[in-house]
Amino acid sequence: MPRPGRNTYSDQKPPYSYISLTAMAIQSSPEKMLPLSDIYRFITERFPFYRENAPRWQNSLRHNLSFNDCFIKIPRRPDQPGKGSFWALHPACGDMFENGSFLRRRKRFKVGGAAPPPAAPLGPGGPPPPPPHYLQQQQAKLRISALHAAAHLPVPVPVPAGYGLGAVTQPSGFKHPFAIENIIAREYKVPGGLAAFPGPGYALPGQLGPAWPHVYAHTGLLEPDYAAYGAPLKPLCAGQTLPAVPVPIKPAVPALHAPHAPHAFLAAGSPRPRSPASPQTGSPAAPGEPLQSTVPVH
DNA sequence: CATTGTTTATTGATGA
DNA sequence: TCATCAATAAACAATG
Repeated sequence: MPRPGRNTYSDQKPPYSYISLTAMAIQSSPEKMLPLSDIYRFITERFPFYRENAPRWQNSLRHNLSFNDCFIKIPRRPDQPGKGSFWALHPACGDMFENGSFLRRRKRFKVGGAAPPPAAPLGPGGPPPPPPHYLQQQQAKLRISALHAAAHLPVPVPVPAGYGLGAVTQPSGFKHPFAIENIIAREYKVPGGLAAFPGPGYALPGQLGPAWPHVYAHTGLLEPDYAAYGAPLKPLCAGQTLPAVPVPIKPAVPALHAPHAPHAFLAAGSPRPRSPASPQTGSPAAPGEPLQSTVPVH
């Protein structure tokens, strides 16, 4: 309809949710992790649409980072000064968008899916004291595992089930669903094919494009034409190495149930929403989740 | 003080 | 129609 011409995204909102945009940015970085500011930059450089109303969408994006378990925070190391942490994709976040639509996931990714932690009862009288050095040790391993996962390598280290990250270990040749290879390889199963993309502006060459043209552009897999989607990239986070340790956003996730259940929290029959769903479901807080106040005042 | 991060609430869209 | 997901707003804490 509006026929955007070459400037495809200039006036239209890209067919990606903040989650996919963020995942895109993270995946595009060599280290598979980015500070918030670089995520902003990635998006604004590629999608002119987001060069406006920055406070608005950035607030939304930060909300998504915190709210969604598919993003994990990775603290900076002392030798990497700066504000804020790095953000990475939870290695087990799976094919969040395997339905082909980057606007709406099949299901929200949640860590600690199935069982609430009866094993770790909040002691009568004391909140669970987080063991500091234990964390450091485990995080060292988790870092390795996360990095391996992020690098599409099998994880050689037996990772304890703590934080659920243990379950990320992919036995053979795990490729992160957001990896470029994956996006390319996977047959894009969108009902209706390209029709799912609004307007000719989103037309993409052959079967390559439908997923993330901008990422492709970055990798040089696409024609330079696609520079039209955004400005040329410059290396984000150049020269970063092993920033730090993956840290679950919600440390409230207690030691998991079955140490041998690789998919325990991945596909566990019950998605166990952190609180059955979003607040609007009106469901009371999940057990163990401190709710600010049970006063349903409205 | 600005940025970053967390949380709650509301609303609209979408899928089953 | 209902349940869930996503976008948005807003308040607030933490941090450099």
